[in-house]
Amino acid sequence: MVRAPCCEKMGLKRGPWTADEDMTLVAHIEQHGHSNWRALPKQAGLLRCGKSCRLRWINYLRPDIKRGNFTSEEEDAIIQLHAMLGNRWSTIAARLPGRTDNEIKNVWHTHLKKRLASSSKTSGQAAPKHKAKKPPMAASALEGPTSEPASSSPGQSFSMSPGQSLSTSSSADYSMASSLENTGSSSSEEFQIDDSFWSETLAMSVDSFGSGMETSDTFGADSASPSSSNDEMDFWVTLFMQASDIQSLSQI
DNA sequence: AACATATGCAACCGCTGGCAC
DNA sequence: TGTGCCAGCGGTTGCATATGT
Repeated sequence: MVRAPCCEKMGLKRGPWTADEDMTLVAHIEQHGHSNWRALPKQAGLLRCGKSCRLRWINYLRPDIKRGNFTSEEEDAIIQLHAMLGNRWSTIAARLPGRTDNEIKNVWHTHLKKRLASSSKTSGQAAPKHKAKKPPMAASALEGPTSEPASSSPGQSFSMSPGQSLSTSSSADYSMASSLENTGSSSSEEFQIDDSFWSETLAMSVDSFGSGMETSDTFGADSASPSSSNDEMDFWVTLFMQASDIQSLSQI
């Protein structure tokens, strides 16, 4: 398929946003919304492409963005959700209010991946050294209050045994399997899920979610509706939270 | 103090799926 | 039904800053 270029390169500014540009974008969106990103920069008088505007708004300027370090709870949630969902950053972000997919992706690649790798090697030791948080760059004046600095989080591993397979099928399997692949290198013996867990939990969950969950297409693109898709996502989140709880209890 | 290297984050690039015509 | 446009997503890059030597 022939595609239109992302944006006309000529005359459009790139690179870091200035505070003025930020204010212009915020003011325009507050006044007119962002129904059409492509037309927005022209309407707002910005020399940026719509894509850049959208990214800036979503990742930095949205009023509900939570700035500041991730808490250990958030990091743990990301680890667990990534184990479930793989690199579906937007889906993971949807589970973490105020956090963006880009931010989560960055945190994963800079902190959490290493943390998992080191914990798999040393059983939860050797958290990466943290350097002081650098001050925000452009548009810091627009930032809301930042959240409390993250407490140094203990090394933690969340993984399933590599050979573990699911009894469900199709795209749900794909999702889970891909997440297993993604975390395969960091798998450890710390958290194992056996067949009895799955049979029990799935039986429980199928009851609570009504019929159909055990069948295919749970994650497929042809899911019936967004709401059902959310339900399905809830299912898997719930499933893993339960798994986590069970594991925690078993360690007591 | 100066330089080299590592780290973290904002932004960009290219692809995909959905939708309208 | 095919085509083109658009928004959204994930991977990657580039740069500023921190840290080490």
